[in-house]
Amino acid sequence: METVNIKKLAQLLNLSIATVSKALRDSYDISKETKEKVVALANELNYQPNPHASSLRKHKSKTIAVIIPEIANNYFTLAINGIETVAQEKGYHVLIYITHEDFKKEVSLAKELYNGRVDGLLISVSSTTTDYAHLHHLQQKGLPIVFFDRVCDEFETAKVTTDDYESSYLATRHLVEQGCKKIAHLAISGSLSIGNKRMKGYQQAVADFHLPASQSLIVECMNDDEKDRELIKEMFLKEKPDGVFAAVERYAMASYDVCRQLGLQIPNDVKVISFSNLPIASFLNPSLSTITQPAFDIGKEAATRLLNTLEKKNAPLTNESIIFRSSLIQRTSTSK
Amino acid sequence: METVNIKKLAQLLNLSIATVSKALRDSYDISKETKEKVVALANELNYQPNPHASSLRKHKSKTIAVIIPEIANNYFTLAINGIETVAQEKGYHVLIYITHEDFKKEVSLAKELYNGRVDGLLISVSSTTTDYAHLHHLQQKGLPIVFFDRVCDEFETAKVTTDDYESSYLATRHLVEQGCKKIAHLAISGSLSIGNKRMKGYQQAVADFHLPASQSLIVECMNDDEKDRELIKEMFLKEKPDGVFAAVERYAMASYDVCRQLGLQIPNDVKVISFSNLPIASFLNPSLSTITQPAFDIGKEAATRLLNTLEKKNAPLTNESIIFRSSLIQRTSTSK
DNA sequence: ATGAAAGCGCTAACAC
DNA sequence: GTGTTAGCGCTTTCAT
Repeated sequence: METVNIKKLAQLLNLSIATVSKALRDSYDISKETKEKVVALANELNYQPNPHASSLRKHKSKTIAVIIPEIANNYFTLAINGIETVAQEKGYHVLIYITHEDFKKEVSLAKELYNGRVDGLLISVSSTTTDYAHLHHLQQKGLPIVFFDRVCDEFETAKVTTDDYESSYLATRHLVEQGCKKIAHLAISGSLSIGNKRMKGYQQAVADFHLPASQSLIVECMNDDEKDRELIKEMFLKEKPDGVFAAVERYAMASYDVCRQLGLQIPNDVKVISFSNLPIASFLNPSLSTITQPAFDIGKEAATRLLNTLEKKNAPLTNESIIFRSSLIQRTSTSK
Repeated sequence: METVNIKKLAQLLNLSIATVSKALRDSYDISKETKEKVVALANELNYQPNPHASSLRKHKSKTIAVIIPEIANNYFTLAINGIETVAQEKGYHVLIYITHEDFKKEVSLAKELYNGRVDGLLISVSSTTTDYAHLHHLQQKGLPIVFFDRVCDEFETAKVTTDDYESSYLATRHLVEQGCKKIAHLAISGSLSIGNKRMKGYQQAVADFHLPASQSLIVECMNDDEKDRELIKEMFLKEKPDGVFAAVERYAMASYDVCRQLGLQIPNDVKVISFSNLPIASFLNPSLSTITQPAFDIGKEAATRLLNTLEKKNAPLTNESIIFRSSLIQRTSTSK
């Protein structure tokens, strides 16, 4: 693996290392001809600067980390797509880390970033995360962090989300409008920002429309398909709701499964609406009414915010919430 | 951002930099007590070694790159999951690059890896890639490459795939068994290994079962949903097939859409089977018969192969194909 | 058992 | 306009 580095270029061109370095970075005090010679040879030999050397020297890695709870999930997949698009455009590299909703993993992954491996972090926290010391520590060390989707308000930084409260309210109201009298909520961890907001939106609508507000209409789902189906089934049997609002796609699919098991017809016996970014929601049986988030744009926005502050030092991340609107798309699962 | 490095540890402990370094790496010629003191302080101060410094010094980055054509795709999503699992287990970091099926992007991304940024590469090539010079160049430079899914046979290395030919043959035969007399194939780029094999499997079955083998029963889809639907629609109108074998999930969904437009009933008017890793294929309307690949395991295997050779130098990647079996899952879309 | 010193490849003062 | 030099933080001979 004969490696071509600046030194070799300098030797071949009878120039100093410094001159070559400057020529490659298009510095003002190098003559045009020299620059051309250098660039020509660099191209010819397929020279690529060693990123570790320059990262070490400049304390910048042109790399960002993305920490997400899971990846087999349309939302995160789209968000990554947005993030990667921006990163590629601006010449950044992206490291992916998956916590699998495991707090301990999140902590140990964060530790790996204490040392300049990356210039910034995009994170959507795990559902089991309640203590944010690991992230505070990173921020204190000067690492810019942008939260997306599952944010944490106690951080002074940018947070990119959707209008979870409003959308949940609307989703619940939609079920009411379609004739539901008893609406259940399949909730995601209440310690999560989105879990909390989606719950609140649901509860407010329940209150406003004078629906039964029994605690047992609320199923706090876990991260285990089997168990979740069990819990949902129990709730169905006990409460016999005529409407279900699922906080995430997975729970909606679990409901479909449970309904099938119990011989319940959607939407006749029970109507279902869910947060979901499934591209083929319309091909489901029945097609699923969804609250769809602009996940790609969210990823793009979060990445753009982060990279902008990385590029110009004098634009530190301020404490702001960027809120995208989701859209409620009515399909058969909530038909009258 | 007061950074804690080896030098600082050494100062605080009244030891030399070298001793601290060795102590941290648990070297044999450091006394137990010294080691303990060093480790204790390192933990206390949350010391993390600077990865750029050690990468530069050791010519190893403990990082691998994953290049994939797209990410909004259940197959790749699962594969990444597998890759990430193995990487995390072995203390490797994973950089994600998406080519969006663009050859030029693939080339320029590959160039970024010429310089030691990563220790190895996992790749599934873009559908527009026909020239592999960029990858050969990397391999010549000594970078281990493992292919998965969309492989390239001309490389002397490990390739992890599924039994595409056999599965395609079986899928087509399945349609025949379900009564189809005229089967269309929605093909993915023939320059792709998988495109080629899936086509061959289809063609062999068509021949074996004496089905019409018109070229116009084969739709070579592009990478544009709109166009693909147009092409598929034309084919449907012209050929009126009673069976469709889709090489990838996206084309199956396009068929669902076209059938809906044309008022064709699946499976009565036309039966559909497809390669697909959609976790909720059974909730589609109608539920979709699929050839499902063990994508997670494929990712795991590819990563394991790569990391094994990275860990022990004397195990270079040999020219072998690791072939996983896919499973044909019959559902309503191919019912009699 | 510990330390001194060289150097990985690059950048950025600072000279000339 | 070009070259010299001193590190970035770490690993690794080689001395002691």
